[in-house]
Amino acid sequence: MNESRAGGRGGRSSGIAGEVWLREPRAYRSAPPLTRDRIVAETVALLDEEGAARLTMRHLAERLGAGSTTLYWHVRTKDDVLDLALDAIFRDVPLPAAPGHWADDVRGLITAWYAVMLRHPWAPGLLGRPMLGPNVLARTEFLQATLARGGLTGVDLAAATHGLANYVIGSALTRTAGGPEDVADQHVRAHADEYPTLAATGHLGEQDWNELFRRGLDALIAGLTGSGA
Amino acid sequence: MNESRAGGRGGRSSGIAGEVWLREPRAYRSAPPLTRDRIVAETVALLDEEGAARLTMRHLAERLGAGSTTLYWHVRTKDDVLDLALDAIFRDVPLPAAPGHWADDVRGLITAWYAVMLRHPWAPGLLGRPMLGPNVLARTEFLQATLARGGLTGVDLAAATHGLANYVIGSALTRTAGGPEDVADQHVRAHADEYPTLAATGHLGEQDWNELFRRGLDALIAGLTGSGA
DNA sequence: TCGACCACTAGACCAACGTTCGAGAATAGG
DNA sequence: CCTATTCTCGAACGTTGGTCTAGTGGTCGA
Repeated sequence: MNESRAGGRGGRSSGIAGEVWLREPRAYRSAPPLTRDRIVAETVALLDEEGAARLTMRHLAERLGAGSTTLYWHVRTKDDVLDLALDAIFRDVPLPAAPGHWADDVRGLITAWYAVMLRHPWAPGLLGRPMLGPNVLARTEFLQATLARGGLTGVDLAAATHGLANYVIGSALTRTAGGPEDVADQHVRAHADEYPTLAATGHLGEQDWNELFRRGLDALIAGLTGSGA
Repeated sequence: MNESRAGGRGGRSSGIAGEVWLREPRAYRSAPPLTRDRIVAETVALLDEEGAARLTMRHLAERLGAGSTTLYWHVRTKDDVLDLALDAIFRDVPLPAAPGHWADDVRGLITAWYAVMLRHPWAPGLLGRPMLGPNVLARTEFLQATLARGGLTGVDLAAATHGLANYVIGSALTRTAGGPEDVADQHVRAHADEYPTLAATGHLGEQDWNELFRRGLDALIAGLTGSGA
């Protein structure tokens, strides 16, 4: 504040034209100032790159070039950050602008939903809290509307919506649980005498998992919409 | 063991007969000594009564009448405690001694599985880690064996096992997520203009939820085992 | 031109947590 | 009676989420 007239002689800054150039146009320590959007984007990036365990408010702030306390001006708690990040990734689940056959739209939505969670393996583990974000809700609304378009109403409709949503969530959760290499595999095979049937199932590759997911999904859609019975 | 000869005369402690009575028979600060089983049982009780947020090693130790650090002799980390507690509750899912019709057995197992998780609402939120406990594995083995008994093999069998397991997990998770009162309900209804289809679904009671769960389950079983197509 | 206010930031600080360390008591074996 | 092992615990460390205090520069109305 004092700098502006430090070298000045007469009026205000008019005398010393160069003064402006000595000052940074905006003294932000890095990039643009903090916004909720930047925080959310950086949170997702951090979780993707370093995993959920490394998400601390300090570390997140550091990546944003800000002090840790600054975050609390934009966000109330760490849980807020988690909720925002979780909802944000579902923007990547496309809502078809031109709806096709309702069954195809349902299948496409659920599959994309599944894919997004596999792309962000930290997401399913955060599912213990209510999902009330606008992105999630919009997709759920689309799902239910599409099922209604298929002719479902009342309890049938509710059962289909929840059944499908629960199925994706469970599938993504069990898929991302456990380490990168399948520890479960080895463990089961090591106790093959106690779990003969489980051990008999060979090792599953990524391709296989997707196939299993697809089969369950088809079975659910068929059974819930009556198109298969 | 020493008490049996305390009153005796010969032997060693004969001289000071009363000495035994001055000493506690066993100087445990409370109840029997710590065992892994006691820890697990108390953990489940704590989680049931006070919720996951109040599970700290100190608090758990306090309830056990032990020092907090003592726990670490019986258990390596807090995650160990969580894993043990999670697996322990699945002992309550009965494995029928005399198997009936395979489809009934499957339905019964999954339903009991679901019920147990609702009885311990903290459980689904802990599902982000691999479930390799003996109780869970035994039930999964039984599930797959029963499906095999129904005639399924190969990919069909794997798809059915995982599909059903994922469905229960997802259903329990979404059911226990969110507060005691349905905050989601109010939220959706407050934005009824954006989520018309969702808002149109009235409030669901516990009865309704179970009905929805049953419908999805039946649809899955029918679709996955081919008994409905 | 001034001063009140708003948006935004940093540093020191707090209580609570999971976990480690090392010293010690209790018990079992010889 | 001694010794090794099993078990227990208080003290303390480092880290975490979160708050308090004290500012910064810019904007706007008077």
